[in-house]
Amino acid sequence: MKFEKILVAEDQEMANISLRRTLEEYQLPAPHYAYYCEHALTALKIALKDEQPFDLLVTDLYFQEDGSGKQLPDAKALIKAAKALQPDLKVLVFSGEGKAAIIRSLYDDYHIDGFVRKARGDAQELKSALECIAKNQRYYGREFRSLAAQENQHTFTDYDRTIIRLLAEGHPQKDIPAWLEDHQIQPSGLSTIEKRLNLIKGAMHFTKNEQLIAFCKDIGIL
Amino acid sequence: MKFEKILVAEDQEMANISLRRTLEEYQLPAPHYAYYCEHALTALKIALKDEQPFDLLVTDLYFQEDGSGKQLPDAKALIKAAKALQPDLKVLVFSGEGKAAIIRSLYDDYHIDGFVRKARGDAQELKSALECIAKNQRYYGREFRSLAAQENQHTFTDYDRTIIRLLAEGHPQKDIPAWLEDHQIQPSGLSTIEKRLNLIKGAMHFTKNEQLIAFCKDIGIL
DNA sequence: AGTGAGCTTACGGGAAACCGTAAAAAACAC
DNA sequence: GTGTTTTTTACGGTTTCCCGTAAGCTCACT
Repeated sequence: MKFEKILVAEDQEMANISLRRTLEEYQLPAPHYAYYCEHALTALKIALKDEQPFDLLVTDLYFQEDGSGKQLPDAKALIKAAKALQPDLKVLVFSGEGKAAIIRSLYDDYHIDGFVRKARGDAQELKSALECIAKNQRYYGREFRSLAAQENQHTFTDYDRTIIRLLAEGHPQKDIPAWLEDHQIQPSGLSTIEKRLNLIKGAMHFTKNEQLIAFCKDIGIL
Repeated sequence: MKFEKILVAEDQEMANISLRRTLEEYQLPAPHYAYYCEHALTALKIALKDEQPFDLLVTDLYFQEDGSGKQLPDAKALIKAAKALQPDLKVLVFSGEGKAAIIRSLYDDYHIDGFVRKARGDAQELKSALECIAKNQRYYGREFRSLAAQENQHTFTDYDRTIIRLLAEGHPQKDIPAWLEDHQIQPSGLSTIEKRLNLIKGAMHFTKNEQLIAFCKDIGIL
């Protein structure tokens, strides 16, 4: 899938160099811009009516208030309205927001497809996010992961760390049960180990052991 | 396999707390000690003659000279003589030596089964080494790996880093060819990727991708 | 052009990992 | 004690990975 029509909702007209450059690099069609929440929603409606709907909305979270009749206080309302209007619309939030609970809520309650924080390295992350979303997958990026760590969405037990360490040392996981028995660590069944790893990876939205190792190195538990 | 009879060659009588403690922890039989190279060799010979041979020699590299007729200048000679005498004897070198070329030579020319450097964390490493050797595998530990990095035994190309990064991000390696094509990176064949990974892992004595990821995180190329 | 060396790729068999299901065991409540 | 829930383990089918072999391609040199 390739994005055909992109809408960028962003009130800082001069900002977002990362965003523009990234879109250009990808040779994506020039996006349409909206500088107010309401305008963004209107643009979506018109496009849909004309049967040339947008397929991606990139939006900031907060907009300056402009005194006018504000039907839409912030981007959350925009996202909710947009998704109601056009359920298949992909939504990527690109914002400076860093609070864990808010980002989590965006994923859980507003069903956004990705969140990238405006910060150092955001261009690189935008790339990954766009690729991911283009493949119809939600993008769980750096922010999401670090907040996962903060929130202790998964707290690593000694048992977890042992298993992960063994993997990082190159033990095939089929050999781990024997090792655990040798060291009188329970439980030692292969199924249990697999289940545990799945639990951890699932909580983190990881799919592969390699990811898990990298993550554990990053947060320093290995 | 479990070690039945251990010989420790070490001239610093009071040193090696790590060593003793580790051996105790493992509930291994109390080792025999030799304080001179010559004594160590003699002990090996006698044990062999009595048909109760040692199965593990743990030795330092350098011994103080004692003026007497020194048939064996250092542990290298001891190792060579010992291996000639009893080829199945396992040899673990435990020394403060840090020079890359020397350690490499021990592995390559003297066929030692493991090297652990006297340093912070050596107790932990001794454990791993003992386990590894008990399984009839050579132990390639921290030292060996870092010297591999120093020596640039393998220099990571951009291509290598790309592949490894993709793995660390959770891409199944079967999907990597497609990704590389999308990004116009050549070569993109799955076989080539596998071959490349094998080359890297081989040079590093790694067996699993998880190890490679951990290593790359450690030396900071990820 | 022809040929050989080196790099790239395709293919196929076997091992390991993945994943769902269900049995066995342990922990707990009553 | 019995019954229930939770944890642990075993099993089987599918996918992915691993690894050796061989075929295809590129490039340089004659």
